[in-house]
Amino acid sequence: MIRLYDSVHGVVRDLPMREPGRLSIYSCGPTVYSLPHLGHGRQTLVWDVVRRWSTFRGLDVHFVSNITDIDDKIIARALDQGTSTSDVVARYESEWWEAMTALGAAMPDDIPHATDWVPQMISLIESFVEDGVAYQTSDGVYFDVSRVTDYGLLAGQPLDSLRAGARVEANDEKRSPLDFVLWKNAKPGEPSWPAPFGEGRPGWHTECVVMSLGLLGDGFDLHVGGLDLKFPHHENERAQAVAANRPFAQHWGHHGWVMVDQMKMSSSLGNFTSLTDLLGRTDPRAYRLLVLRSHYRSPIEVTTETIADAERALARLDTLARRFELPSLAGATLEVGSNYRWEGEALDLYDRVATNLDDDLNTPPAVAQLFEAVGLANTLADRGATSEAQSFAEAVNVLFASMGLALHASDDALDPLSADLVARRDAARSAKDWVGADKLRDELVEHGWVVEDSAAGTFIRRP
RNA sequence: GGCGGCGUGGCCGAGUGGUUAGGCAGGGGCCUGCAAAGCCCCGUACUCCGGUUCGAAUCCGGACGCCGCCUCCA
Repeated sequence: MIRLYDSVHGVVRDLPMREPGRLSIYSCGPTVYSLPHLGHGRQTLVWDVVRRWSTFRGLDVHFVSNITDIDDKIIARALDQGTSTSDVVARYESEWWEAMTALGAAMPDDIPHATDWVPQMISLIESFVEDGVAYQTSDGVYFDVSRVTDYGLLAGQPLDSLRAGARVEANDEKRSPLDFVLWKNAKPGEPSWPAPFGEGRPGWHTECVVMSLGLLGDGFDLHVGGLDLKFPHHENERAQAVAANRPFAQHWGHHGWVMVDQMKMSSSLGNFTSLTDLLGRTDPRAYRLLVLRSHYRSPIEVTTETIADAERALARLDTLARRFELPSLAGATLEVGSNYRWEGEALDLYDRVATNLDDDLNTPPAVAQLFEAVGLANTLADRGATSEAQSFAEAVNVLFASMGLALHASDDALDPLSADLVARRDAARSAKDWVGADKLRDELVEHGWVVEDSAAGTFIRRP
């Protein structure tokens, strides 16, 4: 049974399942107005791993993640760039999926776009207005948080306590500073939809509650996102569901930050590194490994050093893949554990990894177990226990794939020049012309190859 | 002010009342023509101060430091 920390109750508990064997997950997606940053990458990776592991364990996972394609920031960006909001959305949504695909994240089963759900949002808001849960001001429609008795559940604080800490806002038409906008009246020239309460656009909190319930239904299983979404975004989603008398997410999961110089990386601080940049200069799998090596709820520091560290660790795994000629798994494919024959030591390894991953996605010890297994496979092979070593290495490969990490045996194509250098080096070595062989090796290294000799001859690969 | 999290060896990062995390880097050795990769061996850490205990990095209390949420934010 897979257990996960529930942010509302503050305990690790069994993942709920409305229908046994089927797991529904909603992950708050991006507002597409700029390039994704490292934090977005972590979110995608963490929940991709949850999804993959659940699938590996035999669950039928329905994974939904939205695109917020209407928002103040998108409008501002369009004005800024002198283009339309649809151009901004098209560009940054495509950047988003390109980056997420590069990270090895499987595409969500459903990708709702906010602008496709406006009628449903309008009718929800309309019902709130009718019930007196929402009220109109000169700039839009607001939700009255005092109408939800347990408002503050996700924040872990009662309404009064939250109110005490709220900053003073310019808008004095709001009954409480905590009241949040459901519908924003459009200013001239802004994208808008007609509604009984005026031309305008939906508020962010309304988008997610409508799309999650719309696609996953009442009482869906798991709602996830970054810790900063816990309050107020998730609180406000939930408040609307409560006000609408609809059972909402049964379990909440929140992942930790990406830090920069010990400070939270965030759009508002401007201290973020774009994921697109990172992926352009490093192996995306190194970022996944870096994420897997720390617990998903802990903050992680992503620096040139920690990425380089992960790349070197990854090289050890790829070396295993080369040595045992392991197929490259994962990628877009979600592996299913029952498709593999688990027996003997491999089964034992699977059990140990599973025990950790089932326990609140405890990836660090799982990864540690797998690295130990790498060493064991190599040791066994060095001692001539080939078949034991092979099955162990294969188990390692499959278990990394269960977390979406694909091991790559080198399959670098040799250009004619390099192939010639290799042939000449083989000849020099068999003639015991060590000076000539060393010179040819230097040339290969200059061409960017790593050179490895074996009894079978010279083997080259990219670093 | 309210609520929450964190402080581990050179670095990253788990764990937990007594016995190896793991990776990276570093040192020694094996293998190799020399390398690379791999293998073997080595570092002996847990912010500080009290307390509980036969025994605490691990539990309790306190101090210090750092971070986050309460405002858009993964």
